[in-house]
Amino acid sequence: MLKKSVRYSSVFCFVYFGSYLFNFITLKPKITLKDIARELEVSISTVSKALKNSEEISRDTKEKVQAFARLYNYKPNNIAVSLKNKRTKNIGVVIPDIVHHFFTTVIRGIEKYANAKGYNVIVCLSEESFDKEVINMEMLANGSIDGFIMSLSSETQAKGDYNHLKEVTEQGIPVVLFDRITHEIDCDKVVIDDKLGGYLATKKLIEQGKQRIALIATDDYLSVSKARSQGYTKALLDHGIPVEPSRILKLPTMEMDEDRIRDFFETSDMDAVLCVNEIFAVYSMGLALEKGLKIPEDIAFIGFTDGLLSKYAHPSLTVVAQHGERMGEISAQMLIEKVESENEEETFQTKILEPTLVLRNSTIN
Amino acid sequence: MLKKSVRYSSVFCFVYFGSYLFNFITLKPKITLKDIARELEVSISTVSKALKNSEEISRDTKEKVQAFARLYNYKPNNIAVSLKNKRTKNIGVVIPDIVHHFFTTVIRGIEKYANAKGYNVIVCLSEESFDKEVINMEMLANGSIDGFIMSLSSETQAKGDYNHLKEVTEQGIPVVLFDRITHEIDCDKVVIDDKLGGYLATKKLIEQGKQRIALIATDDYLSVSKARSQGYTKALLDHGIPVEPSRILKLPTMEMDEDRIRDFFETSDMDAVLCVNEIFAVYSMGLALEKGLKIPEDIAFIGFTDGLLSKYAHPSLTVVAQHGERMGEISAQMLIEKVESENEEETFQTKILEPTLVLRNSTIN
DNA sequence: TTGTACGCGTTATCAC
DNA sequence: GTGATAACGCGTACAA
Repeated sequence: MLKKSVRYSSVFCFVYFGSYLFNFITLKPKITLKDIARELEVSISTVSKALKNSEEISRDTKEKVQAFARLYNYKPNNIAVSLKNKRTKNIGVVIPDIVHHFFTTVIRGIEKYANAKGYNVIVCLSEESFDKEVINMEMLANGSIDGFIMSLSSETQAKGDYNHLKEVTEQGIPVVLFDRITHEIDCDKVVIDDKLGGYLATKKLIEQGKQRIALIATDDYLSVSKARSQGYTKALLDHGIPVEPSRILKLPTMEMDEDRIRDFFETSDMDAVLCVNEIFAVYSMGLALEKGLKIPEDIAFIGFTDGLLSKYAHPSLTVVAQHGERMGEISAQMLIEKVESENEEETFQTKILEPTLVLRNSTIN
Repeated sequence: MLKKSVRYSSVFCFVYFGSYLFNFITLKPKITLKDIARELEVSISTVSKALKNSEEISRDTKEKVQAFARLYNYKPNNIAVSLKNKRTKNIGVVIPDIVHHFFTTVIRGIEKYANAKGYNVIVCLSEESFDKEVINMEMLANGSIDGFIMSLSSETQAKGDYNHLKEVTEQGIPVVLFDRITHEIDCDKVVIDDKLGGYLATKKLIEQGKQRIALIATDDYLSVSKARSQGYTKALLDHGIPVEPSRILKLPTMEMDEDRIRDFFETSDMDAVLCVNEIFAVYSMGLALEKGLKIPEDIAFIGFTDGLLSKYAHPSLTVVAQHGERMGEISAQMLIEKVESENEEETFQTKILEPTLVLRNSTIN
């Protein structure tokens, strides 16, 4: 798109400036070490050292070089530096979806921490597809990133095929899994205690006098949904309430299926509902309102994910907060630590965050 | 983190395989052209050509090389290729925020198109800060990306300082601005017709018999809010309704300010409200419901952004859809076209998308 | 048909 | 103090 064929005149700075300014159509190409060296009639290595304030270089040359560099706004080329250092300062983030509030907050957390450490974040969406997940990882694994932070696609979890992860870790690329994880891969992991979350929520409902508590979840291959369901079951049993299969709806994915939820409400009998995400919950509340039920007196609701929807829904929704941003920060921290650690000792940790119940108006206060 | 000091044995494939497999602790480092060349005792360029199926290379060598490469899963190093081609196949996306649904959908659109074209997306958040925007751009501009897609931070728009954009474009790096744009920079732009959006929404309310239509917007430095406000004003005037300043609330930013909105509702008299985003609108609906008003009979609502909130709120919210995903796709398309075009002719276009009114229950149907 | 040499931009080592 | 040289991994024009 541009070439840099103009010979710089080499008398004074403002003359250089001139030659650059009028370099064809005011195009100011990036300047390199070589350019500086040529203009100042010194060697490339001298320039390199001068810019690093090396003791080897005379005060005089250093000043000259640095002034010139500043004038032309010299910045080292990231790509060249990466090639040299074998460090890209990029983190690859592969997630199933970006429109879900939870993932969005995680990205924000990752971004925040990574940026502070001088890393960039490359985001790839698997869109719940195994193949896309694999392709994205392969693209990035060939030198583009120093490590991965990822949450598995539902298809991957359903399939149980983690070879792409295995390959990457075997190449020595650090990986941090969050939220939707697998125990079949040795790497750092960050999750919230989903089972506990399900337990706390269910317990809360029981304590409020609810006895016929329904559950809207997804099929068990989704690790998080499974854990939440287990918490639900445990809470019921702990309180001597039998688990009634007709009160449990398991949808194939986290995608909204209005018809099936509507059906479920027609046919099932309940005085409270626990949902594995906020969308199911808020939609369900709508159905309850349509039927003329009072929330939370006639029927109470709790969802997962403390998003905008929960906060601004009517009534506002009590939820199990997943602390996505914190999760992102921790993931980034764990990853960067691994990336920057020199030692080979492979010790992996799994960080489990405590879920928090955020009480709002869909439950009795 | 790993070294590749093992000398490969060079008898047969499965022997190579063996040496790799047991290379220290099952670490399989990435293989390079040089490695293949050494093992097969040919030159690097031969390997390079063979892998590209060059006609120059004998069928025999090609097969040998390709087999070996496949066996060890050779993939060219992205960084090296980037350095050579001066093309990174990365797109830098700089946006103010990622938790807003609109930006999220734009990213998805960008990702979709970019990925299909073999590009990765590096996401940076300015978090509405001018400084962060500048820093992020500088980080990426030093070779990390082929071009930028961005939406300006509110601080940048307030300041009116676009030198960081100017620098980048002057270096010949293509830029596409979307949504929050400035006309002071020559580059491609994608927006929706926000003025028209505001107009259509207001007109709709008027047609439904509303006369005291309020507006909740932000200060005018935010380009989109300003345009929406203009549409609102024009619609009122076109229908002979005077613009009543006491019915207009301008908040400093898009951030939620519950107190000020609540105040506004206490003191102002209205039978409909147009809001520049969905959060303001849904929150306002809550206030109206609290006051015992009926929606949409007593008071109707329209917001901007067709997100989850609008869809699942109660009542569901009529909105001006911004078609974020489409916007992202178009932005990516325009950018990639510029990146890949060889010609120097600098012609820039501004694509204006039509907003769409999505009718729901917060207005009369 | 294969190999040599050079360049992309940077850094580090070593020689002068 | 300064500079030449090699190296990171790849690609290609040019020799052989």
